[in-house]
Amino acid sequence: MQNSFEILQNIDLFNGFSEEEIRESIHCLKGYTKKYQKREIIFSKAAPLPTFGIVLTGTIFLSSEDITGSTFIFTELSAGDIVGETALQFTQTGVEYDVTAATDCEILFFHKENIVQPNKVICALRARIIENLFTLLLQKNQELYHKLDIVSHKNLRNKILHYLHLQSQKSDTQHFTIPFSREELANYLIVDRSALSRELSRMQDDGLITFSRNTFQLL
Amino acid sequence: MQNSFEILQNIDLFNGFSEEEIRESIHCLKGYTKKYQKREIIFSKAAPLPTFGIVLTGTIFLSSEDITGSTFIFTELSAGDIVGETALQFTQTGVEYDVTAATDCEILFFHKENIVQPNKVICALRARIIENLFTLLLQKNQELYHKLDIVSHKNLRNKILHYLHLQSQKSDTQHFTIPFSREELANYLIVDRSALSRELSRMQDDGLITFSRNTFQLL
DNA sequence: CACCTCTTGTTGCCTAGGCAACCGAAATTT
DNA sequence: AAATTTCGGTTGCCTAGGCAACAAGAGGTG
Repeated sequence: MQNSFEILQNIDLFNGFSEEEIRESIHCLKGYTKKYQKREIIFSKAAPLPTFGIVLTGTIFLSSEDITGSTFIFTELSAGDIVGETALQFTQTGVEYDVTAATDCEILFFHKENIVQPNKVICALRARIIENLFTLLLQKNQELYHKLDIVSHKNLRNKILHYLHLQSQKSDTQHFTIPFSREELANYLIVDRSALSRELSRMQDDGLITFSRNTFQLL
Repeated sequence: MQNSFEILQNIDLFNGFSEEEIRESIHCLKGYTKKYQKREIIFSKAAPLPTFGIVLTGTIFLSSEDITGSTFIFTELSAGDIVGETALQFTQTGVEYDVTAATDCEILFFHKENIVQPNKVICALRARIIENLFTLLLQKNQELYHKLDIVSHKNLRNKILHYLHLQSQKSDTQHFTIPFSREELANYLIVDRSALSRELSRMQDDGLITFSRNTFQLL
């Protein structure tokens, strides 16, 4: 917590909260931060935790490995995003994905009980926290719809274009950097890496895009 | 509303509410029900509404059509599920999907303003409604993760198996009925209908499943 | 019952993209 | 800066599955 109050004041969970209220909320929810190094496992299907978290810095991936051993990246989260919200459900069905650090990162974890079992200990800010969590969930929903929209295309070029357009919109410029390496992008789009490279080259030849490593430009 | 209080008392939105409280909530949120016939459009990308809804009876599809004209079914919703929750976001980004009646159905709509602009008119039950909406959103999240998990498989057989297993779990039996026709299932799994039929036949030959129309049995 | 429509299965054909293998370039380590 | 590892592009091969077209059932209707 120490010196990083600017970060906390800018995340949606504490939207509209004073510094004092943030401190109080963290205390109420038994918040603590933890740092992870790139590639470290944050939590995995095997061992669901009784906590949920907010990404403070860095990037994390939610992914899953299927029977054939190929990985699928559900989504990529960064500062302000909620992770592990499935823990907040009454009917605990276990986590469906692995969470790993895509870059070095820091996460603020909270115990869930004061959210889901309010009858025990209640803190004055709980209702406002719930409202902000509500907003975070809506964002996550939106994100998941987008993801489904992207992978719903039957052909590779449209998948790629759809993804790149969304990224371009997000960064509000034609020239942008994506948070994925080539292999990661392939796992995100559920395609083969070599097929992805091949199609990207074709798209460049066709004058649709230019790119170099993970920076792209839509033409 | 009239005579269908049993339905209302069983949906999660009104979990823990007395009959009187349900009535009050509906008034506060300006709730009204509307019936749709099979195949009717409930709302579409083109015209986002300022309302969200809860399915009371029947089944609805969230779907989207891509540039090439093929339809993709995001998910299928039934009694108690929330629809149009994207309307509850501050940053209105428009609906990303079309909503259509998969069967004759009835939906309870609410105006969103008393949820997202609480400073105007406030009603005593708002906080509890938010809490229940929160739960509904968590369920929807879970549902979307499942959907992503299903379509993440690169090969058709695994997609089908994953879907059928989830359905089997839901209905808690080996012998179950799915809410999709063959073509709808193909659009849900993002595959070609004939390829789906072919693979289902092969799976039956291989002794993995038996089926007839939309009832299946896992072996 | 005859007619029509809607749904599902089947099959031939063909191509998009999966898989494997290799190579050079970039990044990281020592 | 040499050594090593990681990453991206390329290419040949091959098959899963998309597409189109047809046929057979099922169900609905007059």
